[in-house]
Amino acid sequence: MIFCVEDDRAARDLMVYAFQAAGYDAKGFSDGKAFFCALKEELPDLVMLDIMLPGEDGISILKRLRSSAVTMGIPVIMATAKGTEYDKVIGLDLGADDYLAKPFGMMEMVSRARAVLRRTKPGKGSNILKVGGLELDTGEHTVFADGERLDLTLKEYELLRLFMSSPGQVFTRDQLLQNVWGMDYIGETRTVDVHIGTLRFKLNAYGNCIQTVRGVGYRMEK
Amino acid sequence: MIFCVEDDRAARDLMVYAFQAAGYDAKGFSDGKAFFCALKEELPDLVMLDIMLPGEDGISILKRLRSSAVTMGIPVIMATAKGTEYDKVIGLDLGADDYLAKPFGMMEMVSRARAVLRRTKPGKGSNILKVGGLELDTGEHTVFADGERLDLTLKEYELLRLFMSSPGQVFTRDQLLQNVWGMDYIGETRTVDVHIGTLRFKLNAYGNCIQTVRGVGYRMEK
DNA sequence: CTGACTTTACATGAATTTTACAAAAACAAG
DNA sequence: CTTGTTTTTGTAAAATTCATGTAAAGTCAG
Repeated sequence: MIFCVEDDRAARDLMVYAFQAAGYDAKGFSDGKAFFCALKEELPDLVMLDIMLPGEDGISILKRLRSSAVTMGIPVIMATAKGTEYDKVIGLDLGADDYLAKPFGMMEMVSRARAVLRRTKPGKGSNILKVGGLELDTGEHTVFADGERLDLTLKEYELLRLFMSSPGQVFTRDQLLQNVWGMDYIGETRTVDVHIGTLRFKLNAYGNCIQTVRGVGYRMEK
Repeated sequence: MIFCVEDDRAARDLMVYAFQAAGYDAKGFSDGKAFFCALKEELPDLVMLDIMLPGEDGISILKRLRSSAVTMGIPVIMATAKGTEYDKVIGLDLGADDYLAKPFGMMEMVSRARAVLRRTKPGKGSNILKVGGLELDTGEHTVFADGERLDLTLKEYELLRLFMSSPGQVFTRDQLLQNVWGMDYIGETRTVDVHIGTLRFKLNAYGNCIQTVRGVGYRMEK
């Protein structure tokens, strides 16, 4: 599924049509509000994002996407009328996967999208993370440990997903809060520890794969 | 390039030096005026911003940075005296990327900066230090000596990281305290010696790579 | 009501700091 | 070159502080 965020109705319809013709599912949104609303229902494989938008602009939307663990991994292609270098730099800095300068042809757009999808989703649409005997399917929202299905709560699932997306990397509690909870917690909270605890408990048949790095945070064994 | 905005001269120099030792270009500025002046010439990859500043304060500077398209995407780490939670809230609301409570060690500062850079500018956050057969990964918080994993405590790890970031360089005990423990460590103790001792013990299979320079301090063999 | 999430409180064990003394090096004087 | 003295460093062990795991109670949304 590809989401297209573009305020101009004609352009938006054209894009959606072009993607559908190329065999992709696609939906169009006229602004950030509608887009984030739809995001709650379904996570797309790719987002086409116009920089110039009424209300919240594309840069801001991209930032919000990148700041939440759930949407962090979604590839984004930025599109803008302004050929200025600055927008390009900012977009790519924030983690846009590619950049299209208007006016662009539909063929070029589809081929760029295909390239990004090929890079980020080898196996076409299979978004399965594997670390050791752990397998997490982001499409199905399921987790298997040595083939056995685990029943995780949302926070546990997202924690695990974050860990599995960067095995070996240490995450501080602040980073975990920022990525999984999405907010900037003030003061101290043991919430993270508790969830790590329950996650470990459910994983305990599988093994001790979430390590604590004393004084720093937690890490998943590579 | 990293810009450090900090009014205290000693602290500022220390920060700039620490970044340079870690392989980053860095420049220091004592107030908002000098900082914005330099911004016209060059856009940094990261800004370290003290909240308490003479003239325009850090919050206001951050606001100005975020309000211009050119500087909007520059990541910012705020630094402030401990306990002023209110500032933290405001800073994070305005889009600071991270937050450091004074007093903080230079090692921690560099590692936070690296984390932010890794997130915003992949490629700028290369994070593996190698000296001889020693290998230290700052992202994973792991150390290998001749391929064998070492289990270090936080202080041992940060000491080693400091040494490895400037092999051959002699550090006085004061410098070690300043860098690893924090800017204003109070009282003189033998703490450093003890930690050097335990670090040496854990490294002893690898070799005597941390030498004492009698009357001065310690140094890592190049 | 139920399940998920958060907060609180406390036990535990690890990390860190302090202390004390031994060992090593530097130094001074004969 | 000795010898004794002083300074500096190494380190074992005790004392202290701190971070974490976790049970249990509280909160909240559906």
